[in-house]
Amino acid sequence: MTQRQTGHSPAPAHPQPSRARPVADSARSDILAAAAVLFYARGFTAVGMDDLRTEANVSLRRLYQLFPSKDLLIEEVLGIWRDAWSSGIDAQVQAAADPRQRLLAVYDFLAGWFTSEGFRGCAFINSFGEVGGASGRITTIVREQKKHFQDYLADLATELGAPPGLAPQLAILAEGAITTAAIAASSEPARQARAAAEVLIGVALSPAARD
Amino acid sequence: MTQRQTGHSPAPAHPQPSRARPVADSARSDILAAAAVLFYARGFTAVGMDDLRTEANVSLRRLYQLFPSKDLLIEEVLGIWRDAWSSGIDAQVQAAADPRQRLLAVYDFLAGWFTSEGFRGCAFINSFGEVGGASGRITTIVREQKKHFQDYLADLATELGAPPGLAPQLAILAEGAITTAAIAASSEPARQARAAAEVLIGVALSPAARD
DNA sequence: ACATGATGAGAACGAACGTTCTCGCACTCC
DNA sequence: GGAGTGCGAGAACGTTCGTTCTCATCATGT
Repeated sequence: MTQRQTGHSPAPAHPQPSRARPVADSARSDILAAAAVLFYARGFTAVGMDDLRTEANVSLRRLYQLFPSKDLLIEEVLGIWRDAWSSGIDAQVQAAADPRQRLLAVYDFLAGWFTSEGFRGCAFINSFGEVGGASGRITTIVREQKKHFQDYLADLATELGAPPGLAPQLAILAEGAITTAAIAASSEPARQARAAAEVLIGVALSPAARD
Repeated sequence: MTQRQTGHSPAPAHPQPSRARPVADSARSDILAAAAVLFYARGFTAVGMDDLRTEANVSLRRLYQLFPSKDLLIEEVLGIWRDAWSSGIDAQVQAAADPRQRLLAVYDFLAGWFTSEGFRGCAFINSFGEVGGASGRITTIVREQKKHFQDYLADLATELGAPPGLAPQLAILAEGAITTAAIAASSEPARQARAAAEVLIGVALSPAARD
């Protein structure tokens, strides 16, 4: 694609506000950013391509040029959500001092997320609920994301020297906290899940309680 | 512009003639049964009124006569799901011997549900994910249902003499198990959640023991 | 038996949506 | 300067879907 920079804008008669066009690539990220926000807030089907055009300030032509179909756009948005989740949680986890604190930092991250503006639960769970089995493509991506999270917790648990049964339980706690917080519109589940995680970790590390 | 179709004719103030015709009132339960199944399997938006007509073997006219709009039908289906959940879980819980076993029976119920044909996660969570904040009506019903489940667990926990902090943790475990099982298409989360619940219950009943 | 009113089958309507097309305009290259 | 190209704005198209309407049919009451 040819890049264009308007070196000198001769200030036309401008019947309409023909603003200086930004670099072509910014449209792509604008669209993705708008889609990530709108899809999360209202779901895939409730957001039309027209809404995205309006929110991202691009023409429909350009939108379809960059994303030939809504499905493709949805898939890219799922990737954005995955990256945002990974980097967000990892930042909080890596800031913790020891393996135990790193595991618990997961629930501290959740607590902050739950109180953030526009929190509406896990985007992947919502996506799964929305498309159900209609889109095997989306289902696969959601499944991979959850698998990735479980592996992530498993690594943290291994780092702590915990038996392999712990990580799935901690993952279940996290998932349950997310959906409970979303539906109840409360951040309390994060603290409750954290407290439960502390108990499970403590018991898992105590030799007497080994199974 | 006939706005009302419940014409109160002079004569026929009596119930439906259920003799010569194929039982007239069964249409209502047929529709609800079909809607409960189809909505759960594919979501609200993916199931059209035409699909319901076909599946329930009624005419469109009759369908709209019994349920003036899709939204009203959806609300009734949510009620059906609520009753099915309540009676299903309560049957398994009441079959247990003591309070502790009754709490754990919740996760046994989940294990059976997860392996049942067509399991696709919690219908309420899926509904919440699908309509998001679009329908405050549905959101309210989902919230009430989850609140009801938490209260149910709280009663069971009280019966056991456990501190009030236990029930929310057990609820989070159950919610997490449901979504994890749905996405991973596995019943393993039920057993993992049960094991975690056993630990949490044990610790909750011996407050001084741990830590 | 006829009028009445309810019913089933399905056409029709109106809105929404994903996608494509048209057109005029600005800019570039020869 | 003129042909070509990429773009924005938005109309247009085809489909889907919720909802209503038409019409022929049929059971029933008098």
